[in-house]
Amino acid sequence: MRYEKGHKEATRQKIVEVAAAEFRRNGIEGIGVADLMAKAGLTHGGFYSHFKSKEELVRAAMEEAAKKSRFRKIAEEGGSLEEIVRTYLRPETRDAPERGCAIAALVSEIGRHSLETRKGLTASVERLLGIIETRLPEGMANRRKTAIGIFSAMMGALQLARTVSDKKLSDNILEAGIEAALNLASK
Amino acid sequence: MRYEKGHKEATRQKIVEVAAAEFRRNGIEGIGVADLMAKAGLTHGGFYSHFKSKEELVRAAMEEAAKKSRFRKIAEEGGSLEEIVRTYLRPETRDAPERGCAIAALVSEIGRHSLETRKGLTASVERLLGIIETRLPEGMANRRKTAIGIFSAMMGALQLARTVSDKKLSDNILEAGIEAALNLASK
DNA sequence: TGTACATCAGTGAACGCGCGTTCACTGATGTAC
DNA sequence: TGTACATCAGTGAACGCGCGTTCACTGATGTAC
Repeated sequence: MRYEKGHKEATRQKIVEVAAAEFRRNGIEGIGVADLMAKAGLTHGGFYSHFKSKEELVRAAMEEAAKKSRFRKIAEEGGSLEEIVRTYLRPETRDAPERGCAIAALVSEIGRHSLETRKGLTASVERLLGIIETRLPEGMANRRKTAIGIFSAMMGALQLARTVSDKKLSDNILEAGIEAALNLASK
Repeated sequence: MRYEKGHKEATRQKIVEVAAAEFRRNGIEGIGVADLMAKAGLTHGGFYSHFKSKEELVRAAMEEAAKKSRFRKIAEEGGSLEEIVRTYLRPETRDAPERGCAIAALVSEIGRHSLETRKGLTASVERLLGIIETRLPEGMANRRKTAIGIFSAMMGALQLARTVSDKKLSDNILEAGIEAALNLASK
């Protein structure tokens, strides 16, 4: 074989990583297969020996983003809910969607995709809810419900902060999102 | 003139109304100018005598959605915050995005549009924040900040409920969103 | 009152373009003999 | 050890299609004379 063992797998991984970033930055419809391949250092023709469709890449990219998410990383390192919330709603996260939460970036668009793709996103949501839930006070009445409220506020605030045209309002939204999330957690 | 006075204005209005619904249902990229015109009972060629671009229609449709929003209607009728929140997060609202909040439906996509279009969305956000703010207890320390947190939670929950593939989880998200919003309001 | 012309909202063919996808091909290297 | 062939990741031209936009045209009716 003219490529070392594992070469194809490494190429596929590279494509998935590029896609995970580009989809979050530009939206799924906002970046084409040819551009994705070019950013991975390839030409577009080979794409279909790795994936049976762009949609399949979307699912792989969602998984990749979930696996590499800072959310998950902080959780694995035993970080507190406050750390998670503050990282999620930092200006740096707002300004670099390609490295931020894939759910926040793609939830609307994926709402119009196939059931299978929506299942992928749902799995990510469940995972995040679990992480939040375990960080809530043990005595709390309905931790799952609270976790959902917290994540909704975080995600909503991140999206609003990204789109609003007024810088000051955007900063205020980040702060308000942090406060709301922590508020709900300590109810 | 072969059309009665005001005919062109009425046609334009019809196009804007169709667009306001279709953009919310399918996303802006998800519905083309020709399909929009067909749904308004016209052919696509006349589009550019009403709007200078699809982008201009996007702005008009955002305004239209804001003007006709149930949110605003409830507010004008003196409805309480609880009424607003419960209407916003009803299953019927989740299942009919074409009549629901345009901000929730389009915030991500508009984040990648021109500054002018983002300004239009920002104006809608400011309006909704004002409505929420005036319904918060007078003694509350930072009403605007609280209003932002409430709206973030509402919007985030609506989007999640729309995309998640599990019906039960979706219903739970709506409930959790309501609870979180009301919780923040009474802090 | 009747006729020629002006108006202009709407029509539909056509434009260039980018998209997702297909496919015959390339060429470097491993394997068979 | 040397040569012919098989393998297969990646290439790039080509496909049909739908998009936003342009434009010459239509045809119903108002206006001028």
